[in-house]
Amino acid sequence: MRTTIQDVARHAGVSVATVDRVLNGRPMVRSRTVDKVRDAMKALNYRPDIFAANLSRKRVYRFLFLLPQRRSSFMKQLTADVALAAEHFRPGRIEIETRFFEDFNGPALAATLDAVSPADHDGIAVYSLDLPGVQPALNRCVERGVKVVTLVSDLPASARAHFIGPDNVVAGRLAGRLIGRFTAGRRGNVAFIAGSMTLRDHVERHLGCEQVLRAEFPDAKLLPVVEGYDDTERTATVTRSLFDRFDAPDLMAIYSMGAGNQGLIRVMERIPRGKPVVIAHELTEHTRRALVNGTIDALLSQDTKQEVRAAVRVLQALSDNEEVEFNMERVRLDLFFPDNLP
Amino acid sequence: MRTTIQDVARHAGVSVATVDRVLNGRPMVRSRTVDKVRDAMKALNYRPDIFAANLSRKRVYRFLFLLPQRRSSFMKQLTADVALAAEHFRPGRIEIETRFFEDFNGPALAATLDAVSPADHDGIAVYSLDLPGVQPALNRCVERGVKVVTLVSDLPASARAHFIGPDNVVAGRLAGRLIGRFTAGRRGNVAFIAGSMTLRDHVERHLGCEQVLRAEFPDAKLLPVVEGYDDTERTATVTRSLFDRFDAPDLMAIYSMGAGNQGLIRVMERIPRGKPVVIAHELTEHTRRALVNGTIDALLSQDTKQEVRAAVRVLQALSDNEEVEFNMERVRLDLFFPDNLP
DNA sequence: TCACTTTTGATGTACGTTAATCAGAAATGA
DNA sequence: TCATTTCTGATTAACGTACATCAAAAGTGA
Repeated sequence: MRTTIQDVARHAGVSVATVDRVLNGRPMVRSRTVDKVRDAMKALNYRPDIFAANLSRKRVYRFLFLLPQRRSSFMKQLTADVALAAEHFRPGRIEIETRFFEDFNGPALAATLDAVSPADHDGIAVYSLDLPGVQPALNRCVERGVKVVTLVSDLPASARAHFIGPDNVVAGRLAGRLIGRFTAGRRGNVAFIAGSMTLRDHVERHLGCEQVLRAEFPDAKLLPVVEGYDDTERTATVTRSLFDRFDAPDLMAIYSMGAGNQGLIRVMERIPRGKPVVIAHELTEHTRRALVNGTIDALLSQDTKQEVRAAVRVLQALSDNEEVEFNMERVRLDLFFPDNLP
Repeated sequence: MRTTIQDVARHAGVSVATVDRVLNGRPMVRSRTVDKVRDAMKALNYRPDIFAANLSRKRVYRFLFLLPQRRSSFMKQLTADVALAAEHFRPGRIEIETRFFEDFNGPALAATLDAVSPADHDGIAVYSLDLPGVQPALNRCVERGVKVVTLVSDLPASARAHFIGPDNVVAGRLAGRLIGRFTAGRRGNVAFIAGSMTLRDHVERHLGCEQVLRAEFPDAKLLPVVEGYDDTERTATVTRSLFDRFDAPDLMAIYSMGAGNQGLIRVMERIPRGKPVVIAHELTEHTRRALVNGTIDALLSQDTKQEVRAAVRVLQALSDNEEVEFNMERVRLDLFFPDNLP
């Protein structure tokens, strides 16, 4: 038999109503009485029964995921994983809705954020763009009482409660280390392809990679970042122009920090030989194939399933004003070689 | 308002008891009635409320973790994580106990297994040794009706329901790939240090590493495995004897497949220069320091916290004869460089 | 002392499911 | 046909907490 509120009440010499008041921090209890109850709870090692509590509370959590309308494999995967998580959490009385906004469009995202009402949603997880107008709209959300976490791409200066995503500076540093070791300290150019420098995650990856290469592999010459807008065609175009400007042996490494890798891979597969070291992000059907056939040398990847679940759990904890086990919810960064693909 | 069994009962024209019987697969219901109820559930999109169900069931899960008395940092970490998980799962009515057995002693483990009674425990998670007598004892456990999963080290031919741990062949392959790339296809010796070849996980790592090196880096000469019994002193001894037999530049890589890395590190730090590439397992305070200062080049690590939780969730699902989302419960293998330490 | 506020107690209902018990219907055998 | 057994369905009391209500007690100030 587990100890219940009844037992605590008896032990403390008060009524269950009072124990309930103390337990849920309701007012109208003398501090002496509070102490008595607290002591009794400790003495009996009382733990509230979450099943009974949840049943009685009949609370429903309504969360909203805001994602860009982007057609990259990664975005498709993320969308699918949100749907999966919705299924997974439904029995726990968590309702998850997804809404899309026009990509790379600050006002569109701001308008979407402004349309979120605490009457309909307890919290939102937003893939945020670092564009004018977004941050104020996000802060207004928080002021209205909606819990906000940023997902995948952060807006650190905003009022969002937390960022759910990998540490992208670390990811970049890791890429830098791999480029350095795989090129064995040779002299040559390193190219950077981002989706867009309005995406905080890509900016941070670039920063981390530069850090390591500058400090530990001084013979690597770092080229300016080019943008492919996470789009296959545009990424193919910028990749082609890289190979137009540099001979293959001179271009010793490429760090692809965003999506659109299908374009990169397509161009790379036509390079006859002297292929540069390529580090890219996110495991998708295309990058997987490229990793196996040697076009890509290593893949950094976030586990989007885990990421989405972490976002939900954090939003739930925020909605209850509870503490979160952030260590458990930290999003991990997987490093894939051909040998450890899942 | 969510739909309840009351609604289903009304819709199907039966009583709640009948709905409950159908829901829980109890006998004594005419198949025509079963269909009626199933149809009603589908029509109303009924989902049982897990909180109400658990409250009513008042089921308690009692699980037992069987771990070897071994003093490696990894084992300490694992033990601590089991204690943490016990805390974490307690509100969910899951009671977790830990019991230790004398290490590298088959009869001792077999005796410990034989002492497990289904009256006291619903399931066990056991770090298993591949020694005579262990497998039959484990199978007897299963026959007695105790759910069994193997943890960290498997016994695949036994009757255990599942193995909770990383894919160690994959881990070994990854190590092989890193050794190959970091030594850039040079000619030289590769040494292997295992804890013991009675540990399935170490054997499998060795297998995977050999696979890759033999197939893709033919200039690597593979030395026979030496055993350090996951012990600091004995590992130090075998490491020293490696350096006695081979000159530093000739010994181009070491793959440490077990624990006892403190001994390896201590010896390595005295090597003046020409340090071989070192790949080791498990992130502990010692291996972390060695990775940062360059003694170790890469670290393969399993997330023991996740692993223990996965074991508990799988045991719970087994106890309920439920299906498990094994994809979610697969233990991941982290690859650490100095740049991405948590 | 009285009127008033603050604190506490007693009590009951609700939450949705489980499972025991009981009543009635159907099937069976003589 | 009746008595008996076997099925099937209905009713209802838990499970432990949340929360509302009302009454009573304690404390406060004048």
